[in-house]
Amino acid sequence: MTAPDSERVRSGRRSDPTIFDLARAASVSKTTASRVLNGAPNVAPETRARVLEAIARIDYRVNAAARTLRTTRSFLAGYLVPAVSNDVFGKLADVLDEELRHEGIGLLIATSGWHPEGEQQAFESLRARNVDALVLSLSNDRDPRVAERIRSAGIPVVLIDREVKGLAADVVLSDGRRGVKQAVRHLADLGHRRLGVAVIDLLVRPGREALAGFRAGTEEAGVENVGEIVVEYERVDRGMGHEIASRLIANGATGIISSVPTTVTAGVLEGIHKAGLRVPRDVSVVGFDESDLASVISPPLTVIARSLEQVSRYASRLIASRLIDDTQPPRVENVDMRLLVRESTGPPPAPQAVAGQVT
Amino acid sequence: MTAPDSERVRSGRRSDPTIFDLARAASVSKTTASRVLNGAPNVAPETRARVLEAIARIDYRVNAAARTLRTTRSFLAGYLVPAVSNDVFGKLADVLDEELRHEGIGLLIATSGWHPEGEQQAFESLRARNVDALVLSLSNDRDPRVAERIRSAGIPVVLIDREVKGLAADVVLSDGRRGVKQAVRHLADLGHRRLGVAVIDLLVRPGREALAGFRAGTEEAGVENVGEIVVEYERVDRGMGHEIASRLIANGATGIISSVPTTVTAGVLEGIHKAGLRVPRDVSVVGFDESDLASVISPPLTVIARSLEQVSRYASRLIASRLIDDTQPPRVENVDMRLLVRESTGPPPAPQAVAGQVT
DNA sequence: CTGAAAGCGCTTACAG
DNA sequence: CTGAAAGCGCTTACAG
Repeated sequence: MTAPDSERVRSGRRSDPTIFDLARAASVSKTTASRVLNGAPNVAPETRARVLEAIARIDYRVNAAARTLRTTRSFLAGYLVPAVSNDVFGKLADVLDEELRHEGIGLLIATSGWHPEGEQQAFESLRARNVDALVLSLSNDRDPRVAERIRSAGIPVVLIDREVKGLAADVVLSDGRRGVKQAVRHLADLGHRRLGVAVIDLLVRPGREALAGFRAGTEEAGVENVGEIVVEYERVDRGMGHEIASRLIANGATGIISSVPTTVTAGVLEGIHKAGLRVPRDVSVVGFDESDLASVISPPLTVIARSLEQVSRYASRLIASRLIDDTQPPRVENVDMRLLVRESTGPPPAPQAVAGQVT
Repeated sequence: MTAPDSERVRSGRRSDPTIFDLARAASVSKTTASRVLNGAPNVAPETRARVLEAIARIDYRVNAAARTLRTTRSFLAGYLVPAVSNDVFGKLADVLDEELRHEGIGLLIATSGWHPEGEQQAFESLRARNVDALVLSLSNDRDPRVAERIRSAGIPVVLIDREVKGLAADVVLSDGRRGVKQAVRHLADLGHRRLGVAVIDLLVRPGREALAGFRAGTEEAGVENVGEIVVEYERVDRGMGHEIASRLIANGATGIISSVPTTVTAGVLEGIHKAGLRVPRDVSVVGFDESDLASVISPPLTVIARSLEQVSRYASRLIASRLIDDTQPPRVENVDMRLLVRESTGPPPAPQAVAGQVT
């Protein structure tokens, strides 16, 4: 009738039991309590049982900060990513979090907002938190300072679809080059003779690979490359898609490989409609990466797809194994990309009067 | 020519400078060094300058674990969320992360995968990491154990669109009830007389609010409520959307308010098309929450929208202020929701022969 | 199989 | 304005 409830309620934190309380509750030393906590083998079964019982009874849980201070391990991995509100990165983050939690590792996410300064800040903030390892979806893998920064952090790193010169790190690579080549062949097989491409910023590997794939593919298939548009990060939005559509259509493209985030590809589709054309009747479009968006757009997008679960699973395994032994040589895991044909691709509209070819 | 490069490279971690090194480098005591680090006022300007210079020179950064152990503050906030690969939660996470970083607070994300067990695990993992505060997007706010669990954590909590009985916590609420009522009125004004609704799981506030809004709205507008479908979390996918469409259409609905994640609403649209009907010619559809998806679906969705930035900003401010003073009474921040009319709503198809009304 | 003791890198009264 | 010392909660040789 006197003491306010909030007093008791809030007191929880102030008096969290320590390992000293646990030791006393189980009538053992802190050393033994610690051994049970860490699953050390050299503890008598009955002793162990007594400690376990005490843990449950007093609701003990180890203080992460103290453990980290002693062991220099935080059991935290960092994920540096441009933004989590993105088809691909959001999915990767979810799976990473789930996989790592199974290993007892928490995931600390830091977003860069696609900006170099944001990226540096995010990197520093992760580092300041003593993360044991880092998963990086960098927005620029050509910056020489990045390699230096990562190296100086002195912790294991896994790169996702990035290659940083002079850095020997584990990496998970998606074969976008092959995917794009496959897309070119698909369009060529349908009869297209004039193709255009949009790729993401060449500051990251997927942009470079897509471009290489497109060039190799068009050459192999004997098809005309009527335009390559590079989408810088700052320009990732639907408006950019409109621009891609109008420029490539103006060049006479009947097929567009839109190897950019789905938001942009959605804009490409809009742009095509705005120009009074229809997909795939007048122009065929291939998107990049599977997502809710891709399957819901009208018409459903033909995409170059991969298993994002696979990417995350590889990344978390690389991290887990490196946390155990950081002396192994760097490893590369490859994830396949292949064409998923839906309804946004079809035969070109008509024999191409535009091109001067007679065949 | 002898020492392998990796030796020097990796050594970074082993020898991170401590505050002792810093003190020596600046010729001051650890106490003074610490004062400068924490911006304490009682330090002579020249002394401070010397320490600052030393920090830069030896590349010193505080050890978060040691600081946390001493202060019992981790400068980490936890965000418990079903999944980050979700239009709404992904966006919230991005903004939260950005806002909190400005306050020097890191964001530790833990995903529940919509499952009760996942949620409990995620909660425990966050707690084990000594987060200073928690932002919660619970997948069930009716579970009485949740209140107890949160209380026993003994740290400030901000609920996003949830109300937990018996828990006095800060909360950010979106006025979905008003949004749905507005949508009903919009459809009624267009001439619709038979409306159906789909709402998210009633275990969370948005589901309950949407349902209440729909009932109140149809009653006020004198419009017939031809069906209410509750979408459980496990069923959030496009297939569920098909089911919603067919059931509501079977009931003669000419307007559907789809107050569920956009993925499901996309399925509703598909389902309508499958039934050989068109939007909005035969059936009008209102979605919930703005996203890339919503604006890209064909036809562009009329949605009940809010500013997710606003939601996150409120949440981070509540947290920041409570970290300074946790004795203030719980606060409620309200975020408006209003109808954004696009192309998925229009007049109903024809005078409704189905209903026995003559008017 | 068990325990006493040192020490991880900080911050914070306390004394001057 | 400055510093010596204690202690946060753990883990880990070391000794028995």
